[in-house]
Formats: sequence, C-alpha cells, structure tokens
Amino acid sequence: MRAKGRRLQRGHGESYCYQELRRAVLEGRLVPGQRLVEAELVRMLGVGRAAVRTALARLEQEGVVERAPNRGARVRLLTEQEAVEILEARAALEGLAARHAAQRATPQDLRQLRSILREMAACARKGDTFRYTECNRRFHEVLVTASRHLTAARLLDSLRAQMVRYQYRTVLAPGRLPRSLQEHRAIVDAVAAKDPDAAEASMRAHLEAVAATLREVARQTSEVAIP
Amino acid sequence: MRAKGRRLQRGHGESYCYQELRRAVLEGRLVPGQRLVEAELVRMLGVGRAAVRTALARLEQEGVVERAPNRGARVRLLTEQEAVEILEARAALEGLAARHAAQRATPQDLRQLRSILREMAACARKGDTFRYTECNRRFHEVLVTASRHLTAARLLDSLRAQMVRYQYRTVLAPGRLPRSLQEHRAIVDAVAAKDPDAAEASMRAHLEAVAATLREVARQTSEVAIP
DNA sequence: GTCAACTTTGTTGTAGACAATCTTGCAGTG
DNA sequence: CACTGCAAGATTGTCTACAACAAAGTTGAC
Repeated sequence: MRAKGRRLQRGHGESYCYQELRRAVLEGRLVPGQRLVEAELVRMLGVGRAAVRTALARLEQEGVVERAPNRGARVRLLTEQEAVEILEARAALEGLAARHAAQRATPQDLRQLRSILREMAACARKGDTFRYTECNRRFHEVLVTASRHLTAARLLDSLRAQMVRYQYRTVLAPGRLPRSLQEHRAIVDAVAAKDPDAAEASMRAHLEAVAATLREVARQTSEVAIP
Repeated sequence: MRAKGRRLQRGHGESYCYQELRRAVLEGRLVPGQRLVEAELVRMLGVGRAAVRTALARLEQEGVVERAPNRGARVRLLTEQEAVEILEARAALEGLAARHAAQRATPQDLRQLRSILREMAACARKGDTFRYTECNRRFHEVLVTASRHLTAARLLDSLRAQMVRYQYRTVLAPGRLPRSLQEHRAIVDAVAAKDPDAAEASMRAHLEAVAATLREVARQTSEVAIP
C-alpha cells in the first residue's frame, strides 16, 4: 500500500480508494478497531482527502468501518453476537443462491466446484487449514457466481467483508474440518443433481453448522481469555 | 424539502442529507431515473457540496442511486428482473426474521401485529388499497423489529429502499388482496404459536407469492406498454 | 496530592475556487 | 437532409485553506 507514481485518472480516485481500503481490511493489513486517520490514508493511497472521505462513507454503509462525528473512522469490530447474526443472514442468502445455482449452473461451473472440492480434500488430508480456508472462500464465491443472482451476490459480498476477524476461527475447531468437507460435497451433489430444494437445504445446514461452531468456540474462548 | 433557517449542527450535515434524500426517494418526491445535480441538492438542503457528495456515495452503496464518473447521480431505476431478485432476497431474509420473531416476540409485539392485521382487514373490506399498502409496510417493519435481528433488519431496510417503484403494483393485481391478508394472518398465527419453522415458511410463501404476482404483472404490462 | 479549568495539539467538517469532463446547440459540409 | 466538428455552458472531481471540535496534557487553586 504505497503512493503510486503516476497520477490517477480523474473520476476514479474515490473507487480506487474504496477498493484499496476494502482489500486492506480483507487481507488483514488493517485490523478491526484500528483508527483510520484521513491524512494518513491520503499519504498512503496518494489521493485527495475528498476521495478518502467518500470512500470511508461507503465502507461505513457497507458495515466494514465505523464512523463517529468529529472522531473519525475505525475498522469495525464485531461482537460474537453480530458475527453469528451475519452467518445466519449468509445462511439465508446463500441458501437462495444455492437454489438458483441448482437451476442455472453450467457444466463449467460444476467442473470448477468439483476441482475446488478435490483441492479441499487434499488440504484436509494434509491438515493445511490455511489453504483450506482459501479454498472455502473460492468455493462460496464460485457458487454465488453460478447462481447468477446479482442481488444476493452483492449482499453476500458485503456480509463477507464484515467477517474478516472470524473467518479463520471456525475451521480450527477440533473435528470440524472433515465435516466441513462433507457438507461442501453435499452442496455440489445437490447442485449437480439440479435439485433446488436439496441445494438450499444443504447450504443452509452447512452455514448453520458454522454458526453453531462459532457460538461454541466463542463460548469456550470467552471462558478462558478475551481475544 | 426546503432550506432550513437555522444552521445545522456541525458533523451532522452529511447524515441529514443522506436521510433527507432517502426519504425523498421513498416518498416519491424523487422518482427513479431522475437526475440528482449536486448544486441543486445543495440549494434544496442547505448543506455544503461535500455533504451532498458523500451522502450520494452512501446511497449508491445502498443501491438507491446510481452514479457514473463525471456524469453525476440519478435515482436508480430497477428492471423487473432486479425487482424480482430483491423480492427473493427479501423472502430469504424476512424468513429468517420471522423465524427469530417466533422465538423472541413479546406479547406487545403480538398485540401490535394483530392490531395492524385488523386494520388491514378493514382496508380490504373497503377496498382501500392505498392504506392497505401502508399497513403492509408497517406490518413488515414491526415483525422485523420483533425479530431483534439487527443484521437482517439493516439488509432489509436497504432492500426495501430500492423497491419504491414496485411497492404498489402487486396489491393492485385482481384477487390478490384477500390472499395477501390471509398470508399475513398465517404469519402472525405462526409467530404467536412460537413455531419458528411455520413462521419462516409462511413468510417465505407470502413474499414468493408477491414475487410471482410481480412477475405476472410485469409480463402483462410489458405486452401492452412499457411503463 | 487531587481536581477543575485552561491550553495545546491533532483531526475532522465545511466552504470556496479552479480545472477536467460531459452535454448541448449550432454551423458548416457532403 | 443527415452528419461531423466545434464552441459555449453546465456539471463534476479535486485541491487548498480555515474553522470547529475532541482528546490529551498543563497549570493553578484548594
């Protein structure tokens, strides 16, 4: 995240700034709770303050950052309760997406899903949780794309952007990984069988299992230490 | 929508502008497709251009307005396809809300819902579709509040803000009104019975019926004239 | 030593000006 | 008559400067 040498094209400073900040949050370069001082962002991104300002407003609307009048913006920090709520909302919306995917997925979509599934299985065998998480992200992305449901896609994109902090915690729960893999298999099978009801049901079951795990993990860690 | 006499409090110009514009769209004072010239809004709202600008950015993020670089903003105009998608997303999310409402609704919430239901029945008898629509809006609002699911509430709020144009069209379909009333009754009954599954199912059935009606209405009108 | 009021510093909110870009109307040409 | 190119006006994007505010630090009285 450095100032670029050449000038940006007029009219794109704001969206550049928006995307760059969003990525920075998603990739963990900006952590929840961190202050976002406008002047600093201006230096880092090499854009005007107006662009930074409106980008922050958009990110607030999306739920990625919080702003208080005269006190600036910071990366939003979720409570466990909110994280669970977001997972529930995701379950509802990705259920819808899975239903549509079952009706509209192309053979190529299915090939892609199966390919990711194989990679996930390999990661599960090796215990490579980091790469597994990455595959998981791609899996859901491909499936939502395959649904061709732009509204659901937009909402899910914003929901996932808010979840950075809890993204990695659930897979690490003991015994969760093989189950997760199985749940993903069930989803692909239902989509491949062009069975909308089964697709939605399996997706919801999957994300509700994740929510349940998160609840469990949260309960345990809160007894030991506050992260 | 006139310039206010007294000065606005510092730090609230932007959110004032955001809310005012949002209301204007929801109440139909700004119609889909209409251009939103910054200088004009500045005059109307009595705030600085920066405030207008960031407010427009937020509204774009919410899907209420569209902006193109160097070409300004206009109130977003949905295609029927997008309207149907939004209703599908609403069905998924309000289904979730209904499920939670069945578990968390207080006696007062239920009294409010039943009161609205009675008013709706009266409107249906008299054929007062305008007031029926207003009751319908309140019904869904109360139910979402009763669910105590902030994430779903936020998402639904933004979805409803995008639907202005199609809000009134579905109730006007012949024979739809009595069915709509019955569907709402079923939802309240399920919530009152504290049956989450039934609550979710009846809400989804309701909104999917609305989506189906919209599809039907859209098909018919598109054969006659483009609205 | 403690607390309150004041000052300082860092940061945000707002206004105004200017330049880049788009749009529109018009003239000229094939 | 249709079409292209140009000029004027309108509108947006960006920059700079300054005022208002919050938080932290400092002084002074008790």
